[in-house]
Amino acid sequence: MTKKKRSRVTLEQVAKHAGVSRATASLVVRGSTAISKETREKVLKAMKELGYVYDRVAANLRSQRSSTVGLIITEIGNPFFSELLVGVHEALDKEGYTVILGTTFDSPEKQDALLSTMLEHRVGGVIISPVPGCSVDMVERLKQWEIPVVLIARELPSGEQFDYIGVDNVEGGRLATEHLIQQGHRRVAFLGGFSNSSVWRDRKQGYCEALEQAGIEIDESLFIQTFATRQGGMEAIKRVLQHPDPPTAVFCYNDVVAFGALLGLKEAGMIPGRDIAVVGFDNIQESALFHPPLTTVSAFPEQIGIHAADILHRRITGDTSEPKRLILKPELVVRESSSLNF
Amino acid sequence: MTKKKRSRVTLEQVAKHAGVSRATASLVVRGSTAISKETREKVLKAMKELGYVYDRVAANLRSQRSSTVGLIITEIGNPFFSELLVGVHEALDKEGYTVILGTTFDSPEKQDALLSTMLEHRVGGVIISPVPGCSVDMVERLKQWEIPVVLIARELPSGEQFDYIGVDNVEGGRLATEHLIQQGHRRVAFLGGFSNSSVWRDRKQGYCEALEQAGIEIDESLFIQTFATRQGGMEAIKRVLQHPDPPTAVFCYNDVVAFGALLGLKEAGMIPGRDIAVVGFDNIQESALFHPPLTTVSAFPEQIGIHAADILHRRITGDTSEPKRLILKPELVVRESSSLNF
DNA sequence: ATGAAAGCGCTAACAG
DNA sequence: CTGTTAGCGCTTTCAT
Repeated sequence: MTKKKRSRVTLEQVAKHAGVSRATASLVVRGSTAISKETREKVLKAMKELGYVYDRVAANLRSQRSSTVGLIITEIGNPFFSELLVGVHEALDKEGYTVILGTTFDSPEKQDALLSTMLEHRVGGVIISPVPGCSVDMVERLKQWEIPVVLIARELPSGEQFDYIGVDNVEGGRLATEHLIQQGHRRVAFLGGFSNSSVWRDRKQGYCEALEQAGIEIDESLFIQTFATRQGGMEAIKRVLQHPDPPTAVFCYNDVVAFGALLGLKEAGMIPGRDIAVVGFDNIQESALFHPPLTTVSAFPEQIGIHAADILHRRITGDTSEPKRLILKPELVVRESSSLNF
Repeated sequence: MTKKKRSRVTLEQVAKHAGVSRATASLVVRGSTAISKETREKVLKAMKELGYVYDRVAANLRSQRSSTVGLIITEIGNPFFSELLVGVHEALDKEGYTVILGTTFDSPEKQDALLSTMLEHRVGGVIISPVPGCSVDMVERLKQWEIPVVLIARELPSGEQFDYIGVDNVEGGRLATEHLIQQGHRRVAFLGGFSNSSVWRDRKQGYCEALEQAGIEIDESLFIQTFATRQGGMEAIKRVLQHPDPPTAVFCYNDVVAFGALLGLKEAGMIPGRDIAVVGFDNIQESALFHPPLTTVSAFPEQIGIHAADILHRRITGDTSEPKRLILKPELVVRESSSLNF
C-alpha cells in the first residue's frame, strides 16, 4: 500500500482557461467529432499550456469502463512464460491496454489473491495460466462480474465455459515419443512435472499412446515426478540413472527440465544423444543453443500469447459468442540431443 | 481501449444491508480499529452476503493515493531483465503494490508513451531502465508530478536527481579483461552493444583501463558494435574472425551476446575456451549451463530488482532524503569458456 | 455545437 | 464510536 498526494491540473481548469465548459473540454480530450475546430484548438492549447494529464482512473470510474487487463502467469523465470508474456503484452499494448502483471509461482493462495486484486482494480479482462489443480470456482468469480477470462497454456477442470488457447499436449507427447521409438529406443522415461497438472497428464497420455502403439509395455517406474525446473531435471535424471534397468532415452516434461537432465548426464560423465537420448517440450529459444542442441516439441508460446490477447480484446469489446478453444498443432524439432548422427 | 459495463455491489448497499452508514462501512473495509467489534461483524457479514468487492479505483481517486507502480524495462526476452523483473515484482508484491508492466524495446517513443500511460493511470511510482540515449526530460516529467522514480541497470545523463541501482560496470569490464590478460591474452575484442548506452561505455572503459594497465595498446578495430542479442553476438564474432589480425579472446557486452559468440565459434569449427576465450557479463542463469559454461561477471539482476523495489517503496511512503546511488560490486565467475584447464 | 447538473464509489473532515 | 456532508476528476444525460 502507498501514500502520496499530488496536485493535478483538472479538466475543469483546462475548460476555464479555454473559456468553455468542462463537458466540452471532455469531448475534446476524447477526440469527439462533434466539436468545432475552433473550440477544439482553444482547448488543446489550454491543455498544453497547463500541462494537463488525462486522469484515466477518474474516467474509468465514471464511465464504468476499464483500460487495463490482468495477466496472471506462473513465473517469469521459465522462458516459456516469458516468451508467452512477450506475445500477450505486445498484442495487448497494440490495442491500447495497460497490463497488470501477476505471478503465482503455482500457489493457489497467491492466485486467489491476484484475482482479487485484479477485480479490485477493475480490470477489463484477464488472461491466466491457472495453477495446477485449482478449481473452476476461483476463476469463475470473475465471470460473475462479467469480466472476460482467457485461459492460456493450461486448462481448468470442467472449464469449458472459458476461452482456451494452448498446444495439443497429447499430440506433442506422442510426437516426441514416436521419434524416440523410431530411433530404436524401447525404454523411455518421462521426467519432471507433477501429475496434478493437466499439461503433465496430456503429455504423458501422448507418451503412453505412442508406446502402446509400438507394442511397448509401460513401466510406471520410469515416471519421475519433480519440479519442472532445471534442478528438477537434474534430480530426475540422477534418479533414473540409478534405475536397475535404466532407460536409453528420456522425454522431459519441458525444455527447462531437459536442460537439467542434459546437465545431469554430463555430470555423470555421459554424452547426451549418444549414451542417452533426450527430448524436451516447448522449443524455447535456448533449446537450439544448448549443447547438445535439444530435440523438442514446439509449443509456440509467443503465438499463444498473441492469440490470447486477440480473443480477450474481442470479448472485452462485446463478443459473446461460444467459448473458443484454440489448440495449436505442435511440431517436432529434431536436434542432436536425440540423434548424434543428426 | 475497452468497453464494458458491470454492476458492482457498492459500499452504500453494504452499509444499508448492515444498518450503518457508508462511512462506518468504509472504516470497516479498511480495518480501522475505531469500530466496535459488533458493528464490524455486522458489516463483514453484509459484505460477504452481498459479495462485495472493494473498488480500489474509486478509493484511489478519492484519497489521491495509488496502489500501483509502473515498471518499465527494455524487453523480457533477455534473461537479465526477466530475472530483474522477478526481483522487483516479488518485492513490490510483498508491499501490496500492483505492478503495471511496460516494455520499450529500446524505442524512445515507446518509452515516452509508456510514461504517459503510467501518469494517466496515477501510478504511485515508477521503476525504469531507460532507453539508451534518452534525455532526462522525459523521465523528469514524472518528477514534476511528484511521482518517485527509481532508475535500474541503466543511468541517465545528468540524472543525479534520481535514485539509481546498478552494478559497477567499469569495475566489471576491468575484472573480465584482467582475467583474460592473466590467461595470457594480448588481443582482446569487445563485442556487441552500442556506444550510445552508458552501460556500454562503462564496460568499455573498464576494458580499456585493464588493457592500459597491462601496457597493451587499444585497437579500435576490435570494437564490434551490434545489437545486444544472440544474433548480434554471432554477427560480431563472425566479423572479428575475419579480422586480418584476429583476437585470441573476446569480452562480450553481455551474456546473451556471448552465447551468440559461442555459437558462431562453433559454427566456424572453433572450440571456445581453447581456440578463443570468451567472457560475458551479467551471469544470468543460463551462463552456467551453456556449453562450454560461460565465464562472466555477476551483475545480480534479482538483487538490483529487490533493492529498487525497496527504495521506491520508501520514496512513496515519504522518504525525501538525498537521491541514493546503490552500486553493486560485480564478481568474476570463471568457467570453461575462458580457460580450458579450468 | 455547447452548457448545466447529476453522480461513478469511495474517503475525509467534522460533528455528536 | 458512528453519522453527515462534501467532493476526488471525470462522463453523461438532457437542455438549449
